[in-house]
Amino acid sequence: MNAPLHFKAATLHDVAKAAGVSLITASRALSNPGVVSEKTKAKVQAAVEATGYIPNMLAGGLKSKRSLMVAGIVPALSVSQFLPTVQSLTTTLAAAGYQLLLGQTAYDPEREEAVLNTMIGRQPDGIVMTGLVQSQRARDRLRRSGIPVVETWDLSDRPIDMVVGFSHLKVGSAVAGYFLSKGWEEVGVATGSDHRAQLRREGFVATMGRDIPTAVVPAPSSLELGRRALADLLAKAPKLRAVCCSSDTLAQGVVVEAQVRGLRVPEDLAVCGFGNADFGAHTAPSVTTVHVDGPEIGRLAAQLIIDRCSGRPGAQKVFDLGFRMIERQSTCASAPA
Amino acid sequence: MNAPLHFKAATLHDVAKAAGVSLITASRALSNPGVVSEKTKAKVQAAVEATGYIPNMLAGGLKSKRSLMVAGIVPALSVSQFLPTVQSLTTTLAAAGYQLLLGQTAYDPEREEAVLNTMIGRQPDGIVMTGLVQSQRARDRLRRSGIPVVETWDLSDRPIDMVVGFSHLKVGSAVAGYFLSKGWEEVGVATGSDHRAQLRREGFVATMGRDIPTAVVPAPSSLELGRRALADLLAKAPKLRAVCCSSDTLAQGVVVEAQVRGLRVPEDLAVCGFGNADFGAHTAPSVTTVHVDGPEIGRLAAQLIIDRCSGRPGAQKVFDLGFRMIERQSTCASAPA
DNA sequence: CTGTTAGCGCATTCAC
DNA sequence: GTGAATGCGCTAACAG
Repeated sequence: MNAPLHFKAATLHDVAKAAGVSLITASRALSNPGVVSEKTKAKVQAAVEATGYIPNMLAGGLKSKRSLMVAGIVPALSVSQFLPTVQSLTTTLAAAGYQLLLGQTAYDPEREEAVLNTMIGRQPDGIVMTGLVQSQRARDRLRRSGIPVVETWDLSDRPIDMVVGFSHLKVGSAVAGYFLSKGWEEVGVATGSDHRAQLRREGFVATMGRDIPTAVVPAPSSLELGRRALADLLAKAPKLRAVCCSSDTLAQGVVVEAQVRGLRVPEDLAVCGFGNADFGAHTAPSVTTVHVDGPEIGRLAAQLIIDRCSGRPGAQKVFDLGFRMIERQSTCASAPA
Repeated sequence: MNAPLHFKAATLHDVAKAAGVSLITASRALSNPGVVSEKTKAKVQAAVEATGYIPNMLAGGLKSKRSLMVAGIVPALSVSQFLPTVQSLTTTLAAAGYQLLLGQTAYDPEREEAVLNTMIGRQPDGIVMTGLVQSQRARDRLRRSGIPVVETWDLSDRPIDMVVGFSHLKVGSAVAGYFLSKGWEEVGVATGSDHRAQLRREGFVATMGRDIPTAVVPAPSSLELGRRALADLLAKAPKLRAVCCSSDTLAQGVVVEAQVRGLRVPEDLAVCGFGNADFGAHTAPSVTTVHVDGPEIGRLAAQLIIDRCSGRPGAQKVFDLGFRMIERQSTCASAPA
């Protein structure tokens, strides 16, 4: 005796009637089982099976003020750097009963503001941003909304609410320190146009202590853009000895272009990426990079929101997860693959 | 005169009061402006600004039965093959006022069923699956729910509702036809373990007309797995002349492993991928592949749901978007990059 | 342990 | 054009 083809979905009312209990008892049997007798619970369970009942979480959320949804906002899904973060964010949230509402900003502050407004209207229990929120109006509005917000992949003294990330300036500086230790003179930067990549470049240039030839390519980066960036850099600096790239994808493109031009990597040209993408350890040569724990960023962001929603305090607002350089063959012939 | 820090968000009731109109007039001024006088609209607009009102879409959806949310379900976000589809899906939906609820199944039919049940509870106006829904119970439940469902990246005579994709069997067959035309005798397959990749392998083997050495790697694929797959295949078939891969990522790994072993691609070993990933045209050698219009799949899926929600008929249920082979250097030394 | 009462914030009837 | 009632499906309060 199946439900009719889709006249109307069963409601909790139908379940209660079928089980011979009151509406609220049925509700409790499902969402707060500890407080209902075993016998009643069994009756309700049977009624749920019989009716094919699926709770309407929108209705529940309206009253309880908990939507069990979290908004996750990225520049674009194609920015593979953020994928492990979004993946672990989604997984961690799902394990706690939350679903992710996805938004894309296309690196555009206006779209960002629009997306955030739409999201707020859906009453998410939390918002996770990749990057810091650009628009001041959006920051104010978020702060006043009272919704827990986690900004990620960056740091700030004055986050909207919480922030989980690392210092891009320090990343750039660390790579520059590494380049200096190698004694490379003629160096260049291949970088995406986005804010965080530019910050890394600033850190790099500051530590190098002088102006550095730079090729800027539009975000998101790609292998093709990496190839173009190297062509661009070689035109500016024919004796180029080493390149600092704002992503492993870009670095891979630089390596390919170098090889096509007959340059040996790392003997003629050293290349460093960023992000520790999974492929970087397995290319030939393998690519030196800066490791950032993307999955942990997502997991922690999710946990912070889950904790906040559970009423736990959470004193700490700023979480610096740091980074570390991974030396591979693209800067050091004797490095392990 | 800002709203208090977050005592309570403004409701439509507050807006109506501030504007000196009734609740329903305020509602209409926002959601059905054509039917309200200009003067009233202006007053309501001003009140919206003053109160910082953001509509609660959960509440609206409860009554109107339209949540303006669409569930999008992928095996895992890290399967880069689906990214362009999810991206265009999200963008197309957003342009029509819909948001995407993201779910991940990890290629596990049980998780798939669980995810679908959760999603149905959120009353989405549509559900977009990558792949066909495996579990028969989930299929029945979805059909009865009356929610528009689009299965994608595959074809079926009996979709739950609608399907947008192409024939994986035919893809495999087309690649086999190409290999046969080249006269390659010793060929192998490197394939992911997922259902659709296996279908392509079946098509390939059927057209080759004999058993083919195969290396199966767990989905999702990676460059590293591609390298391992070639090692595996060469152990089975030392005279291997050509490899058919279930993704461009795998193909890239096969190329790298071949080069490391001193095999020239394509002279000693030809390699074909699948998916036309953006990097494949820019590696050295560039990678022959099968192009599938991922963004169009997402766009069409979104459009079908939007149309259905707007009450338009939509007679066609099955959309075969086809595919085409792109010959590049990894199978043909004289091919363009 | 169970039930009754009252809404959550909005949009769909109807009236005027 | 505008407004007053009613209820979407569910759960927080309180009662018993």
